[in-house]
This record gives sequence, C-alpha cells and structure tokens, in this order.
Amino acid sequence: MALTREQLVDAAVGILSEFGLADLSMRRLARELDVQVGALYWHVKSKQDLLVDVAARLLGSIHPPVRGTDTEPRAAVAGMLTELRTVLLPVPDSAEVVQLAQTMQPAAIQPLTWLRDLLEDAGISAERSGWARHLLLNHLFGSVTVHQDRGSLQAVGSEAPGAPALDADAFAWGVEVVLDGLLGVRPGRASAERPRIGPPV
Amino acid sequence: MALTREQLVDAAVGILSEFGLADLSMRRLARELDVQVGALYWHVKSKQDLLVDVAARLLGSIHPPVRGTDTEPRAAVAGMLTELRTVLLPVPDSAEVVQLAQTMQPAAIQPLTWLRDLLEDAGISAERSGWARHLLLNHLFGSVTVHQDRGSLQAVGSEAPGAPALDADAFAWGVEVVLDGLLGVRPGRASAERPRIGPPV
DNA sequence: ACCTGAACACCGTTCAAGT
DNA sequence: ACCTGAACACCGTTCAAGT
Repeated sequence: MALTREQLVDAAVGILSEFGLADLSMRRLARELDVQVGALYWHVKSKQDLLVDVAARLLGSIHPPVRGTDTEPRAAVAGMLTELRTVLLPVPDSAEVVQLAQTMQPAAIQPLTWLRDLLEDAGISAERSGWARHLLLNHLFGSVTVHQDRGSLQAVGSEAPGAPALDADAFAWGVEVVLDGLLGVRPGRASAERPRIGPPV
Repeated sequence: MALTREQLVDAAVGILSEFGLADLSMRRLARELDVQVGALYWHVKSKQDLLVDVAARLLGSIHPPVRGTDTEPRAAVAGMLTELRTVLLPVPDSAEVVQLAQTMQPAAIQPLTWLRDLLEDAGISAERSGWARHLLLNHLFGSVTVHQDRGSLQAVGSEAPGAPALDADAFAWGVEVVLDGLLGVRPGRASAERPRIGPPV
C-alpha cells in the first residue's frame, strides 16, 4: 500500500520524541519506513516542509480556548502557555522545531495564533498584541530549551526527588512578570511579588 | 608560520558575518585558511568548542558596566541589552551561536554574567535575578532572530526608507514591559504605557 | 501515481604518518 | 609541535528510470 504524508509525519514525530532532532534525518526516516530516501520527496517538498507538519502535530492536542466566557482573560493566557509547555516538554528539541515552523509558516501553527486573540481579550491593543505574543513565546521556548538541555546533561530520570517542578514555577513566574508589565499590577494581585524574601534594596 | 587558535576564530567570525551559520563548516574554514580539515582539530577540540570562542568574540566589544555609580540601575540594564542587540544584529545567526555557547559554557560569555549583577543592582533579589536574566535574554535572542529571518526574506538593503528602526522600538518596548513586571510600575513612569492608542477594553 | 537506484555535493571527526 | 592524507560514517536533494 502507498506511503502517505501522515505516515511520514508520524514516523518523524516518533524519531524526534525518542532520539531528538539530531537523529531526525531524511535517510533515517526512510530506513524506518522501509523506502529509499528519494521516495520521501514525492510526499514532501523538503525537510523543512516536513518539520512544519511535525510542529503542527506536536501542538495538535492543544484545546482551542473558549473565548467570551466568564473565564478571566489573563488566566486564559497563562493557561494556554502552561498547556503549550506541558506538551513541548517531553519532546526533545520541540521548541526549536516549533520556532522554525513559526518563522517559516506563521499561520500553520494554530495555537500560537489563538494566543494573540487571548491577549487582546485581556486588554492588549491590537498593535501590541503581536509583540506581546512574541515576548511570551520567547519565554516559553527559552524555558523549554533550557529545561531539556539541562536534563540531557544529567542521567535520565535522575530528578531531585524532593523538588520535581522547580522550573515549572520559574516558568509560571516569568509569565506573571510579563503579564504584570503588560497589564499593570492590579492592587491586591501583585503576582510577581508573591514569594519576595529579601528587601528590594 | 604556524596557525593559531585566534586565526581560527577570526576566520570563523568572518564566514559567519558574511555567509551565516549554514556556511560555517570546518571544511570551509580549512579551505579559507589553506590547510587540511584535520589541522583544525589540533587547535580546537570540536566545532562547538570553536563556536563558544566565536560567541565570546562577537560580544568582546561590550563595555563592562560601571557599577555603583549614580547611573540609574534600571537604565543600566536597558542600556546593556540595547548594546548587546546592536552588536548581534549585523551578524547572521549570531543569536543562535551565543545561545549555544551560553548553554555549553555559561561562564565563558562575560557580558551575560554582568547582566545578572545589574539586575540585582536594580533591586531584583539574588534568587530571582537568574530567572529574570533568562527572561530578558530570551527576549533579546528572539528579537534578533526574528529581525534577521525577516531580513533574509526581502532583498538585502531594501529597508523601508521612512521607517528604519521599527523593531528597535519593539525591542525596547519589550524590555520596559519586563522591567515593569519585575520592579513594579512606579507612578509617573509607566514606560510600557507610553504609546497607548486604543482604550484597554 | 508512486517508488528505486544512483548520483551530486556536501558534512564532523579521527588518526596514522609525515616534517 | 604542527600538519597532511585518507578514511569513516554520515548528510539533503535531484532525477532518470522503472512499475
């Protein structure tokens, strides 16, 4: 039976998830699918073209936000970002792949489009929501990358037993800092100030 | 006369600046220096090892900040980031190279260390200054990358004549947003609110 | 329509052997 | 000490030719 583009993407996501981007070559992919390399290029224009589909599939499980309901818009932004992080974290080099896909075909990665809408719901003006989205996505991608790179240095599965989610907190903190800067700190909700210990000089 | 490590780094920076990271291969480098590829590996442990030196040289012209003077610490942070951006912008893929160097040898890239000190001068606690630095650097690297990728799509030198520094503003805006979130918006200095046009809904 | 076989023009890294 | 020559094990992409 004929190979399909979906099978290509499936196999690519599999290799990426198990071995990382360095091992995701067209030749390795062909081997996995028991075809010659040239066969891949009938289904796909280039490797980059394939990676765009891989990125879209990685984020394919993200729920579209329910807009206009009574959920606090600021919480919706934070929620979406946490969801993105949760999906990207277990897949090595996923941030790189999504970032590349985003620069190649910005419209192809749907959840990243929704984020801009949520920001406007939260009161960011249209001419600033694009930049605000970039600010938050750079934080997301950077956090995911640093988490994965640090994880690959130590033995797999050797997380400190007592403190597992230390940089999940750091990520959430960063999101709140940016949102505070964007929306202004509302009195009584100074989120980024929460765990203050030392005096601010 | 014998090849030196400095000559390697010089030639590497040259290729990077002129042609980008994709053309910066060990073989290309050897050709440029009129030696065999193997010769490079007497001076350098690996390509990544070389790239750390390349990154350090790219940021070698950054002034160390004069701490403890009467310059406003918040302005010092913003100034350092602007300086970093100015240096990185003209070199293709420079953000990638510096980011890689930073994860491989965090101490090797001095200016990125100084940034943390400046943040603490500005009143960020020691346990948060590391994360705050990451937040700002992710913004920096993201902004540089997006600027360069967009630039490579249009013809070289075809900037819109009237509006040259549009995303220099966007970058500075992002820095102020993050600093607002970190330090709190002081009344009468709501920097990120400056060019507000539409009502915040 | 879909795939094979084979080529083209590359990579990073190693290492015996030369000087 | 410093470099050559040559190899090892790879890359992405193209394309005539087959079925």
